[in-house]
Amino acid sequence: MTIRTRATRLDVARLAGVSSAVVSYVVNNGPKPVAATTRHRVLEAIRALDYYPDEAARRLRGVGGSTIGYLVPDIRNPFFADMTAAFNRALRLRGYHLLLADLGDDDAQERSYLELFRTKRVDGVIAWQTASVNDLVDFLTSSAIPFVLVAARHPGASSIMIDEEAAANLAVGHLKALGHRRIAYVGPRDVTHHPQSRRPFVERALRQAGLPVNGEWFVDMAALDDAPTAARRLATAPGRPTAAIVHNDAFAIRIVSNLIELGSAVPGDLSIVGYDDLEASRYTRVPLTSIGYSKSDIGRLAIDLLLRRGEGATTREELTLPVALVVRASSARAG
Amino acid sequence: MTIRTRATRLDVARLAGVSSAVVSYVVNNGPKPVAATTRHRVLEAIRALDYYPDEAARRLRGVGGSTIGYLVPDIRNPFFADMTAAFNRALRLRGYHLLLADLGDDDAQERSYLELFRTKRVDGVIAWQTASVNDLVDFLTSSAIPFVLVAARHPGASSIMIDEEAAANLAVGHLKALGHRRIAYVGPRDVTHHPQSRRPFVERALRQAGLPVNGEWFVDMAALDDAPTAARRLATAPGRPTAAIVHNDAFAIRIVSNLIELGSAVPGDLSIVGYDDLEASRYTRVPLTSIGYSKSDIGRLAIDLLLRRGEGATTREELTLPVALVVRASSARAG
DNA sequence: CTGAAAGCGCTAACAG
DNA sequence: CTGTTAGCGCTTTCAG
Repeated sequence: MTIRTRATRLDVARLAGVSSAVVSYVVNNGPKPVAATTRHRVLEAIRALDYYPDEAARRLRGVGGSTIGYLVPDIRNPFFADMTAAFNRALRLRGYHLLLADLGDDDAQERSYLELFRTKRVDGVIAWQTASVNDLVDFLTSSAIPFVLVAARHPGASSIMIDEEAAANLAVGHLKALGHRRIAYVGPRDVTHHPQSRRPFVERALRQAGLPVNGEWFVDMAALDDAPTAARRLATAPGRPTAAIVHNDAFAIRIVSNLIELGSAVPGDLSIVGYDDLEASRYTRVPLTSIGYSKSDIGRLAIDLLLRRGEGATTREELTLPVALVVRASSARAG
Repeated sequence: MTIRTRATRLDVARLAGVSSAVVSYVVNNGPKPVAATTRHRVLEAIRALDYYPDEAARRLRGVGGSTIGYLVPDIRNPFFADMTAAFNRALRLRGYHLLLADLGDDDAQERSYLELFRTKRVDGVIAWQTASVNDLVDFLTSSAIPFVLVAARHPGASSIMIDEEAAANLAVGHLKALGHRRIAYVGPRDVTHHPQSRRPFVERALRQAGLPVNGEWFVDMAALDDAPTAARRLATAPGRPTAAIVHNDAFAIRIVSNLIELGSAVPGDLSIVGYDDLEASRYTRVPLTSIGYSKSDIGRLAIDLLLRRGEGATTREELTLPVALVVRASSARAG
């Protein structure tokens, strides 16, 4: 446990009695072969001096690094936390690491994070849908940084997202099978400002199922703090919907909590279906029925997509992931 | 949105009709002054070429970087997610960024992450209590990387943690005031393997309060998955404790959920007090009474501690943060 | 106030 | 198989 001053590749070369190039060949397994005995001596010297290469110098020489910029709306949101872990795991397996860019729900930071990615010369970027996808796509494209968009589509980007159509059909189908006819939606209403809105999919699914589509049953909720208002709207909606599909579980947890405070029973008065099948959704007041999908698959596939782009693949790819319904206590027979 | 090849500081110099040194002076505001008109020309050129400095080259020259390694046991745990956000915010304000090292509950990864920090030449490390603190402290010390330990103490490290003694007294005092006399503890029992165990503090607090200390009321729980067993033990403990102090809210949420499934009422049969005052603890089946403290203060203070060390301060510092009790539905009058 | 030039640690020709 | 060497882009003396 002594503090020594860092050894450089030259120190190793001297100790091993070889040139600095050979050390390089050994460390990188190439590009030239090294005699077994020499290699051994070098390895010894490395151990003896506790030598490790300097990434900065390497990068300067043009060798690709190993870090991926990760732009996430809010890591405190359990959904993003889960997904971050999945991405991290997938990346690690391939020798990469995450530089964390947590917006903390403050979209204004986005630009400065992108600039950070650029100066740091990250090898790629994974980005969630944020306020200004267009700026993001432009910036990364013009900076020639490979990237993939998660849970969003954009004509200029590779992306990955769940099968929204199937998800909406699943949710609607489940509720219909339970005898519900008046089904509400709680989530971002305005599709232009919230491209991630699930409203269009839910609407279409309702139509296809032959169920009524009522504008007053589309309750706007764009942030967690909207929950009290949204819950009130939902509970007092004209025509009394008996079920609601909520944009995600994080929202749903808050909605349920607020409904109960307002005296509405879940699922007694209102059945609820969320999205994302959060770990946390099992331990809430009323465990949530939810649209689930494999988070680790998203992680794995997104990374592959990204690294493929990093290797110079120019084709844009759009991946769609299958979903499944996880039934728990928040949805029950109508009536 | 065109893909141009990166401009170097020399391109800027040429376009501005100055030497590369001057560009450097402008970009870094020093170390030499630059005439206003020259500076203006340089700035123009930078804009025109969309120039940005290369961090790798800079680091190679010995200029400090701006990234901090962050070793966290499991980012999916809402507590760590909250704290990560707090650290990130505090760091950003000071121009630093987090390189995420999420163990994902797999301690075996620790060493390789530490090595990563070293090759990447991070400017500091923030580390939570993990399996092998000693190795961690040795490694970072001998690599001359400044670091601070969070929620742990070690003779060779600067550290920050909450006032465990006050916390235990608060929890015990609250329950005692509600008329509870038989108080259990759920958490890691074995202090050697789990240095973060709160058991000793709870034990001492019970003694000081003149309440009984019963070995059978100390229920072992070291991971989330232990919850079912721990809940059963707690519900069937001899002498029927009427309240329990649980190691943290994440555990407490699971314990409450399991107790209810077992037919025990919370707080009817058992009052529960947790630690950490998670956001999530407000929306669980029974909102939790919990020991709270300022997560942003921890973030801020830890960073200051770290940067002070980075500046060559050699004094080890141990910070202790105040706590407060947040009373919610999970604790009620005994009886 | 501005410029020339050395060199950070490393890789990869190129030449033995 | 091994060695020599030219830079990667930047900061910073040292001279003007």
